[in-house]
Amino acid sequence: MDVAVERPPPVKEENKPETMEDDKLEATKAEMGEVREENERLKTLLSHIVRDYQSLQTHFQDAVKVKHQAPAADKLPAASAPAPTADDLVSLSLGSGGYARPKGAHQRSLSSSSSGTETDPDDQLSLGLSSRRSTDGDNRQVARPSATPLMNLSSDSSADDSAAPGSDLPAAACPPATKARKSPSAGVDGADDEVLQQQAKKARVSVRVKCDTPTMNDGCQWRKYGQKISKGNPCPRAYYRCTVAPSCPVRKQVQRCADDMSILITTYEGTHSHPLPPAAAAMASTTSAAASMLLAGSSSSSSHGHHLPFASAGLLGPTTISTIASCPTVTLDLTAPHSLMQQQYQSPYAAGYESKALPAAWSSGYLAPYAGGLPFYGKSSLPAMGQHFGLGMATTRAEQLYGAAHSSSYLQRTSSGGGVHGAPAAAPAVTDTIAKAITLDPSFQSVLAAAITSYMGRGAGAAAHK
DNA sequence: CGCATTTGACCAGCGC
DNA sequence: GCGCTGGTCAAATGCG
Repeated sequence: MDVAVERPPPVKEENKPETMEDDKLEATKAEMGEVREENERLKTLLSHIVRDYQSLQTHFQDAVKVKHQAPAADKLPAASAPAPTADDLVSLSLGSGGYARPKGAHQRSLSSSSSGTETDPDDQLSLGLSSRRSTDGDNRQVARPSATPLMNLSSDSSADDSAAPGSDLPAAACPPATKARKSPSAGVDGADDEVLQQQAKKARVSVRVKCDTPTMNDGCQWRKYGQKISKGNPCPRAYYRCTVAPSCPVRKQVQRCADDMSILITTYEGTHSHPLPPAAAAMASTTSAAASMLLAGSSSSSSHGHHLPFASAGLLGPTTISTIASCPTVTLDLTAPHSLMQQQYQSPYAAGYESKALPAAWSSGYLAPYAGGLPFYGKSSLPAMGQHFGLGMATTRAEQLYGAAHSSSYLQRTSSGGGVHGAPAAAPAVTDTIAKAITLDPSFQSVLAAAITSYMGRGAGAAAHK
């Protein structure tokens, strides 16, 4: 979309400013007309996608039902309460969705999102889960620099970023690693604890997302139980526990990147011991796919990153995965263009904390190309839309585009999350931009398709697990 | 009044 | 062995 950036057509006489201006104006008008047309096309496309999504959602929920019917019935009425409705979104909420909202808002949420910032249906955008690719020719024009989402599977062992949202890390983390600590009578079943600990250390999945809200909406309900300032990062790390089921061992850590406050790092650990709401399940499956990949493919890996099969295939964008010792961590980096992936996995994650090394890699590697010349980060328009955008890469792109268009600078927010209000009014242009961002990106749809596939495939595996 | 969040203290693991 | 750091607990506080 290079609106109005093209030079005016060569003018014979250099001393004809008026002619030049007219030409420029004409060009701009023409350009606007094209853009408008494109917007229309995209709107149509988006509606198609929404339709497809709804149909897919139906299938998805059927699958979920099949899988969880029995346990769901008796296990958590509240959690599964959010009976799938049209509004019940399969939100892969890696975007800026967790738009902080005054606590009261949770009443309308799927069930009773307690934490207020976590489950907020109103903030969710229904994503087109269509696996159909956008074949619209014009799509390429926009923001193509590198449209594939970056899926970075790296492994900073100690970093704060692992996410196993649930459900599925195969051998993963069922019991939180720290549990062992609680058993003073370690002698009795010390061996068990050891095993548990090892399992717990198996895999974590972290998701890096551009998100200016305190947390991102992943469809689950969480309760904050702690907060810590970690070394090297001025931003506190928050600890959350899954509250969907009382006994659910899943935890997550949320922290902002030190160098780029707009990047939210969410680390999931553990396996949900309960059926997940569709939204959470989708999220879980996405990350679990990565985790599975990690566990399946990195058994022999060292501390160096390597590409995952699906990464090289372009399914989820360039992907690297690396494991460190006992604590492999999968990092889904949905914040940056993939084309620079390689730079990322070169980054010295091994240091263990991402506060320095990682952001450095990002800022130099990823953001630069995008941000070049643009305001670093346009104020997220998504919350303003009252919708939740999945898979931050879309968000990111939209933000970038929006930022480009509006030149609004990113308002730095602290992790306390107070200042998320005051989002700009949603401009139609933003909608279009976002629609474009989605439809443009084949990988986006691939990711969603992979998530669903993974989830469904897991159904059998999970059953076998028990 | 109940629930969620905050925050200081405690504990365990790890590196030196 | 000691100190540092990360992770969790639980009392205090705030909010609806």
